[in-house]
Amino acid sequence: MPRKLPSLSAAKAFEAAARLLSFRAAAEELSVTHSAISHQVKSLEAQLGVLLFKRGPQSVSLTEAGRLYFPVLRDALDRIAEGTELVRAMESPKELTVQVYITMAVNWLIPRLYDFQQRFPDIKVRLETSRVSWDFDAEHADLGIVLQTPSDPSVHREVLARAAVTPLCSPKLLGGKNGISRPEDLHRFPLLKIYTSPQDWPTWFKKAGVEAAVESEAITVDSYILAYEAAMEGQGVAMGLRPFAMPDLKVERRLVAPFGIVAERPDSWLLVCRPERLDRPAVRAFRNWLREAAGTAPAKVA
DNA sequence: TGCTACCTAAGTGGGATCAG
DNA sequence: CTGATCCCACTTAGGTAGCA
Repeated sequence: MPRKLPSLSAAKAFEAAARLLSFRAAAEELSVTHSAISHQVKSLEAQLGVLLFKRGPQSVSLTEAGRLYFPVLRDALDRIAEGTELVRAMESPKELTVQVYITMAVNWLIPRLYDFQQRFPDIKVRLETSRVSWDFDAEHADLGIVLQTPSDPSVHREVLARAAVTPLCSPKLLGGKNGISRPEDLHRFPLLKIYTSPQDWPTWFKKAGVEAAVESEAITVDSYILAYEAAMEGQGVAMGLRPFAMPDLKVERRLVAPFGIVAERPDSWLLVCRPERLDRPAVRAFRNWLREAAGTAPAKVA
């Protein structure tokens, strides 16, 4: 016997309107006009032969039938969404879109990606980068490595490492009468600041037990990688971001870390991912590889 | 803020036709 | 006879405008 089901459009319209208790808000969420929501709800009520909403002059509320029907449809739509995501994941199990900061990509991820490709040659990695902070695009990307807590609470997060900073400069600036040998000496050099991380220098000076440098003397750039480039040219002292955004100082001889003083930042490097994608083979492979390469045990953030 | 009338565009289904 | 294709009428979804 065939199932007697409402149309998916009507179910979506009713679920959104019931959840938001507003036809207009539901219309905005579903990218249609409020008229379309009204049509859909009305057709659903006609099909059921019962009113689902009490229409007031300025608002709507659920009838008893509406209150009964709402959780049923909500759960059903959730299950459809989960199932759809599973099938979609099966369709392209070998592709992986990863979002990371450009400094992390250049200094840490790209030098190690060869190892991942050697181990998983059939997984195609698409790397997307950003110079400054961004909201992880959970719809578009499979995985992300971010410094801040992502705004979307439905995203799975796990800590890779606590972020920390330490100064980096050209070896040309070291030693001698006018060179850098103590933390106080930094006050005589331009300090390269990242405008999204203004607390790096004050945090580090506090850790070093030295009065912070005058702000007006700082040069500001929009990414750590630009600061490193400027520091290599001897144009100032950059703040190195550990652990994933640091240049390899054994290879990159144009930069040195003059002090062993490392100051922890309040944030951490997080691996973020939509929960329903965690079981995708490519996501699982990349996540395990990343944790191994980062040398961390999984630690989920609540 | 929601309802209704009216309109348009896109989708659907059934019949006609044709080729293998 | 069967399957593919085309055409056309009908249905459906959603938009605009006006109203309560």
